[in-house]
Amino acid sequence: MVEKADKELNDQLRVRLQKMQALKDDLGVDPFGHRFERDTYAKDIHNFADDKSGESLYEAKKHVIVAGRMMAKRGAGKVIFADIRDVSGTVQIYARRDDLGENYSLLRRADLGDILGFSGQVMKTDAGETTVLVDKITWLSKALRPLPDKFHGLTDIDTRYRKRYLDLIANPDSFDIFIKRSKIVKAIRDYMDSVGFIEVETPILQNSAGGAAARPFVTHHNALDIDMYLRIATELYLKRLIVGGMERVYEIGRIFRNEGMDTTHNPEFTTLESYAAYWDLSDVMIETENIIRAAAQAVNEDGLITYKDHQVDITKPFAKKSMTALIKEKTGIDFDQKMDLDDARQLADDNHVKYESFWGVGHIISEFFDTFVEKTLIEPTFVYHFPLEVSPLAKKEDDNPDFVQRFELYIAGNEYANAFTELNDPIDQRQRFEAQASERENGNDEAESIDEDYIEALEHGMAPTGGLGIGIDRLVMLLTDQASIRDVLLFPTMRN
RNA sequence: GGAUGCUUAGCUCAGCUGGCAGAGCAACGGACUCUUAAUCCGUGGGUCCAGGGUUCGAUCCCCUGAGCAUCCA
Repeated sequence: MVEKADKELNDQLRVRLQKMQALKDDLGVDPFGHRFERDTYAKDIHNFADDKSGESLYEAKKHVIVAGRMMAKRGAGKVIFADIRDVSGTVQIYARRDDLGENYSLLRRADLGDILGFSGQVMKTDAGETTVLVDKITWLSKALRPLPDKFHGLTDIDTRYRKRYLDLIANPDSFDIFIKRSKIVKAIRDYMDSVGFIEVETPILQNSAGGAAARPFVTHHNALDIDMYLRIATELYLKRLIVGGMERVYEIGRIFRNEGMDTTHNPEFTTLESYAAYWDLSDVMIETENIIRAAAQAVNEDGLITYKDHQVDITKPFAKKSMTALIKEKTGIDFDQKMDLDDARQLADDNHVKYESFWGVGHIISEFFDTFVEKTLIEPTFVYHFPLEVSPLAKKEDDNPDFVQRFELYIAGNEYANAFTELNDPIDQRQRFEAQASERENGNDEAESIDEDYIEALEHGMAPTGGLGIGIDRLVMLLTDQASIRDVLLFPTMRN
């Protein structure tokens, strides 16, 4: 940008480049400044002064050093008022030429967007606003490009995603979402640590991508001359660690799925997965409720969640319902009765549920749930009793080998968690993988591949284990009432 | 993958039936020692997303493409 020919620069850039040069030439000031020691944030000044009178502030003689980006500037004669924004908020400063002498010209020359440091005494203006009466100005950094509209902010959604830094400068609401995201993740981490889980990191680059039904991104390792895959889940490596005796492990990490993008899907997103030895599904339900509540409490103390048109009280115990019972409730169809594939396909046809050629009865049950039940589950609900066919890594139910010990958590019509009593029988696991392989041959390109190394790990013995996966991005959407995953990702995936 | 819509100054947006490209903020020059969407006077700023077509003439109509959004698969 800066090296472009002068005629290619717009008037605003040209003027600011000239001002930058003038700072150096006229005042000997480095436009891009140096280390600056602050002793106060904007918010601290408000906390200290907002409820105090002008007289008491005058007597308090509270001296502060603040720094930040100049967001507004008023008056330019012998006094200037400016709004200075730092990470905590905004505070007004008041500079008088009579007080500052030569130093005053730094603020005279400053444009909106420039970064400056100020020291001075906290006071109240006649209008009652907490203000720093400046005794020294320090130049910190020049902005060569202008800020977005100071009143409307930055609304162009494309620019907000591509140039997130501008969104963060111009839109405090957006800034706040990412602060909340950070608090949510920290709350989850604190909870996991407090109940004895070990946080680990497992490979993102893998020789085969397993642990979920999804297409992977493929890449190439040049030195080894082999194709590798970006992980689609953290599951299989975490369970290897259970075999290794770590007993309680979790990973909060980025995973990658090569599929469509919409308001709830980004090609890279973040999951929490946790595994605990000697647990089953009932323990994981308790764990899940605790995680969701801890996350909610980090941003919303009363536990009342508003999402889109729904209001949900997350402090009440979550409901527990069987998938087939829910389908029966909505459609009258009882999938717990023994039926063959032709019966299931007939029911699907009768109810306008579409199915793929490689689907068995279990897939069709799952599709009935997605079509008729999912969106109706507003209050937090654990849905359990999943078909075996769609759950190749979960342990069978003791009394019904067509179903597995698995649940998903639904809130406000969306899925937030997926959990199993883990399949720890290597012989059964091999059969499941083989069933997946034959699905793949029949056209399901999202089916699992056989992971021999993982089976070998199970052959060494994995304790009975309860496992959990939570989509962090969607959870943040829920807790910050955002409709698009892109609004909770700092840098969402964009086309060039 | 399909349908629909959007793309105009740094930002937010107007632009009628096809006839010289507009406003507010921002910027520039000036005034202003308690302003706060500061105010007042004056000034400059455009690849109308890109390419093609129709037309005497296209920001506007048509076609193709790009990016984005929403809905659907």
